[in-house]
Amino acid sequence: MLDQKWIRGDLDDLASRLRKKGFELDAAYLSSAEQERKAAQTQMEALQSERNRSSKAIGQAKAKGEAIEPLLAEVATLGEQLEAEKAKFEAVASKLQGYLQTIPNLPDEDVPDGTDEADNALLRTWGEPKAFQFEPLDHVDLTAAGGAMDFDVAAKLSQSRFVVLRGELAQLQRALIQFMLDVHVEEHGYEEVYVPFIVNSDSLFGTGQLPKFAEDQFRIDAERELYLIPTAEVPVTNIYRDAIINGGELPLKMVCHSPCFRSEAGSYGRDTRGMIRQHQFEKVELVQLVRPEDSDNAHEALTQHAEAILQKLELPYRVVNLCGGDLGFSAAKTYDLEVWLPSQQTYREISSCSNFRDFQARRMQARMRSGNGKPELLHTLNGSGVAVGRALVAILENYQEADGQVAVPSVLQPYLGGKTQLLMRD
RNA sequence: GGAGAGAUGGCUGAGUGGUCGAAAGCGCUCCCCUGCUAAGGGAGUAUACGUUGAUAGCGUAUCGAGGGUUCGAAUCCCUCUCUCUCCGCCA
Repeated sequence: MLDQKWIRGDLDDLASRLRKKGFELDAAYLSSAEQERKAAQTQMEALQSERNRSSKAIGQAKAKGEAIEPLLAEVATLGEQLEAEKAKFEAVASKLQGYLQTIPNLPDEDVPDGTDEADNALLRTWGEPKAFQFEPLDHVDLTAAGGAMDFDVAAKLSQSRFVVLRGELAQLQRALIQFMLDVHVEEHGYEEVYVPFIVNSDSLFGTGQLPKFAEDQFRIDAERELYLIPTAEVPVTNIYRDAIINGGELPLKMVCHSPCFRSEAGSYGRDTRGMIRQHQFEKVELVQLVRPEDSDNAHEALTQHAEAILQKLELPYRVVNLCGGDLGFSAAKTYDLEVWLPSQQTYREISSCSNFRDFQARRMQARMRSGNGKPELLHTLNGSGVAVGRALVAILENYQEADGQVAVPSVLQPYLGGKTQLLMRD
């Protein structure tokens, strides 16, 4: 959520900054609703003040043994008036609040203009796509013969967009998770955390998935408003919802492996083949809570931490600075890491590293106290470090050999009992 | 699943209808005192919103959440959530 002071400031400036993100601010509505709110609140509070004064007088009169009937008569109609004003205020305030909650975060100055991924700015490329002496298969064809990646059985068990992994592929996925966690804990100084995979609506509101993106979530209990997590970002960041952290304890750096559940509403035709876009996938997530002045540096560092994983796996990738139109709702700035997929002859997203500044912190009231000062909102950041399912796909496709075997990246070999090759077919 | 207890400020913990935003202690901040030992004394110490030039004043709200009774609710009533204890069950 944006600072409410913004809506009392220069609305034109605010509107033009939001336009970069493809959001059309209804400035006229905002300013009239804000005026209404102010008037209603002032009137309501004046009546409350009057009531408090009268009640106090009645109390004092009673204590002295004086008659209170005349005083009671004075306030006879006050209750009704107050109730009416209160109702008016609450109606106006909740309407205004509802609108404010749908306004996205402001993009940073250095976010490129643009409407979609074609306008993202390339920052750097790492590694060279491998030149194959044969026609490389995609991960589906590569694993088809051995049956280690089974979409049909998964559809029988559940529905489409799920997968069953067997044998060495299941082990490879587990190895990847273990490897990523170890690197972030041991080399990058993150604290490993384990969290609930089912969260309440307050948590989803805190990180910005609700109320606007309810259709993307798997709600598993309507009555209690419980949801499967779309990413570990939600439970991990919300650990500090409604908390005031001692400034000396920042930065907080946490890493968490979790399954992620996404309904993928509105993406029916996209990436229907293979493991690229699933309803359930594994991810290792990096989350940082930092002092506001540190968030720019933290964003660069966190991105480097995600990049380190791809570098150690020796997977070619590039880094792009998302343009305004491609930025997520809560993000002020996002770097995507895109890994090379030989079968598609293109780079595909494998990690998204974002600085949310105080946007999420305001929604969840995550604050810090430095010295004797007042509590102030901290900054939150997160990034995939990295998406496990897509990393698995990238390894299969980039490490495949002419005979249908897949070489094991050397950093993963210790996690696979020293194995150097995976046999994809018998 | 059964029975019971509870939820108050950074923490501990009083407060059962009226000058209560809330005693006291701890912690923290500032000041003072004291050359003799982790001492003593004083002052201050919640958050949000509104008003304002103002982190000054003033107003409003907040004692788990929501609703109700009342001129007036931390205190009474209802619903919900969570925590704890005992029993049962169970990875």
